Amino acid sequence: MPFHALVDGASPGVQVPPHLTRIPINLISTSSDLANALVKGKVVRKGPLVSVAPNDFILKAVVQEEDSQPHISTQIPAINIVVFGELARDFSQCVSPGDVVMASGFTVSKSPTASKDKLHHLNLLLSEEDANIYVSSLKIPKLTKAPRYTYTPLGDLKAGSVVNVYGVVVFFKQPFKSHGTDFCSSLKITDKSNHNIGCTIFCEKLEEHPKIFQNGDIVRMHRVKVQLFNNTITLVNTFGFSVVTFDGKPSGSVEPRTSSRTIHFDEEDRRRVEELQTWISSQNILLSSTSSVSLSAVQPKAYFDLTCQLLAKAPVDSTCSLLRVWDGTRCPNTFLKVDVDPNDVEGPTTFSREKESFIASVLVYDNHSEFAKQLKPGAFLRIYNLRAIPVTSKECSVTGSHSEEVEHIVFHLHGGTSYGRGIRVLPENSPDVQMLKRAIAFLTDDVGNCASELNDSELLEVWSTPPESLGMANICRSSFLICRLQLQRVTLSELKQSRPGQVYRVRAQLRSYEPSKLHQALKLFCSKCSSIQEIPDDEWVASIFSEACKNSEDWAPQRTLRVHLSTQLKTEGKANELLFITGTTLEETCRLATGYNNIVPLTSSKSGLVLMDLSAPFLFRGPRRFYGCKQCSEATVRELPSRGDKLLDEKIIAEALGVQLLQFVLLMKLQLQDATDTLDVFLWKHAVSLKCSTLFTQKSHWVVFLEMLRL
DNA sequence: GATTAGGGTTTG
Repeated sequence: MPFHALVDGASPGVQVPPHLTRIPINLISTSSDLANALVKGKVVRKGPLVSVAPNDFILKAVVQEEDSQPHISTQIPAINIVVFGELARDFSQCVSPGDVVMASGFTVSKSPTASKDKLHHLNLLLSEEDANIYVSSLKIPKLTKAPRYTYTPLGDLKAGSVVNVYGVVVFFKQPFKSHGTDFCSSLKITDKSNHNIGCTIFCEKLEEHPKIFQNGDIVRMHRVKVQLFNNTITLVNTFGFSVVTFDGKPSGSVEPRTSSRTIHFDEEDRRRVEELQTWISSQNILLSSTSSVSLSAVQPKAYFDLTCQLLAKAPVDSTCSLLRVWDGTRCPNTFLKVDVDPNDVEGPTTFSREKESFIASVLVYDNHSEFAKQLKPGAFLRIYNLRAIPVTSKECSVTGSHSEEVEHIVFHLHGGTSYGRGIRVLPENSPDVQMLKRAIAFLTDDVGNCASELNDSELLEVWSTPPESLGMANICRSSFLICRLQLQRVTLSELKQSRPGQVYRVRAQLRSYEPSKLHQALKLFCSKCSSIQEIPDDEWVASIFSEACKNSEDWAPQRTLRVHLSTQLKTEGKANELLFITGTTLEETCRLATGYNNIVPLTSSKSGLVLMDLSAPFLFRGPRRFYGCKQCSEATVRELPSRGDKLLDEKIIAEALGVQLLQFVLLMKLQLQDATDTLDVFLWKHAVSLKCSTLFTQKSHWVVFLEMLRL
């Protein structure tokens, strides 16, 4: 267990091993002996837990030497730490800013952010295999001494009691100012008992309110009073109230959303949250609100929730503000141009034409216009219960000869809080923001790199980077282009839901690929039995050659190299075109192959000359080697048929020898992503020749444009 | 240890 919680600096059964020696942060260097080094410091910054794969995480934090004497500079030594794997998850759950941690078993790497953050020029890397983290946490004593909470199922609530509950949000309003002293949150929750219970939360401070981002979120409340109102059970917060929320979608990690530093959260809580997540996914739960859609899917007149980034904002009048937002997708409708005073605009006043085509105009009214005053451009928002309003206006034609009706669209967020109308700033680490950032990064890559909007014909140009430049000859490009233009382009999410057997186009970003070295992608493929095998390495082939020599019938006290010529070729005066040799090593065969066109290594047996084990190449030509399929070949050494003037190639030789020739194919695994999903893709065989040219000619943020068959 | 609100049939 690489993660240890120490209470008051020590814990029963857990001790910082005595052989560890503390190293001051400013003395950490690449030449330090880190094997027994212990770093101690206060966590001054803790980044979000980033999930890189199921049960694999990365977390960054900054640790500052707490008790160091200020030396030459007044700067207190601090260093970035990067924690990997489940250790990162444990760290995320148990360590809060302000906690003192000790770490051992780390390695160091150059900090790419040193010039920016002015911290140590190295990062500490802590992997779960080697590193240990010890934390003396302020909250752990509380956590261990805290009473066990009991939670009342929503079907068992009795008026007058004070209870703790877990529930799944089916309706919510953002906190709004009440007529009293507090903000008020209104929500409705449900659980397995299928009761829908209304809850009213009054808190003076916004941060004490439940952080609900969408229906389906899970909420845990401590100390709520059960009341009857209109003969209906409701819950209201009471003294000592606390609330914490969780994403309702299982993501591998359970991250409590709270601003409280002293939250009780243990394995039992994790189990409850996961159980509810499973329940939600099995329920098609009645999430009675508007649905979350991207700009590209907005329907005129419809109500919807929008997750977006704020680019600019401006007041329109005393009750209305304009928000310019985007989400990385393009709305099919053109947005109404809302006139505002450029001096009142916060953020850019204009955008390039391409960028503008991705930006939506949102008019927010009354209380939302007030709320918008505190928003900063760059913030990630979810706007609830927006309405897409079509606006018909008359515009003069280009020639000015007549005016024509043009339909635009503008989004309205009506005043009030009915239907949960409101705006919420989403934290950077929320999965939806991560997704949004990906979509926007993908877009800006296009818009930024290509100077003009990247249309299909330009993409095709990228796509059809001459394969000749990669040494790939004779590939007919035009046929590819024609087919592709007729294919339907879909998102990865749509592709995953589509019917098998269809061919689609997708455009996505390459997230990763395997193998990392192209030559490792090269495999041998048998078109007869469809088997794929690795290309044997030289050591293995050399051992086949030496075995063949030893077992050879004419193995005398010493090895004898013999050359056998084809009688047929001799009569044609082309004896040197094909040499059969016995008694050579791999190295000698390779050397001979540089001087002769075709070399076939043989070994002699009782029945005469035979081909070597087909694990080794059966034919050498210059630097190239050809292999046969062990299963499908019936190899015998035979005379070549007469060919006239036809050039001797590997196919003719293989056929003559009864060898099923193996083809070289590339096999690669790609992980693609777009704004909607990720997808593992296997590229192989002929498809590779073109597609790889695209992959390897785009230096960064590769855009992959594939046709693929949904299998 | 009071008060607030108690979803909702949706202006611009």
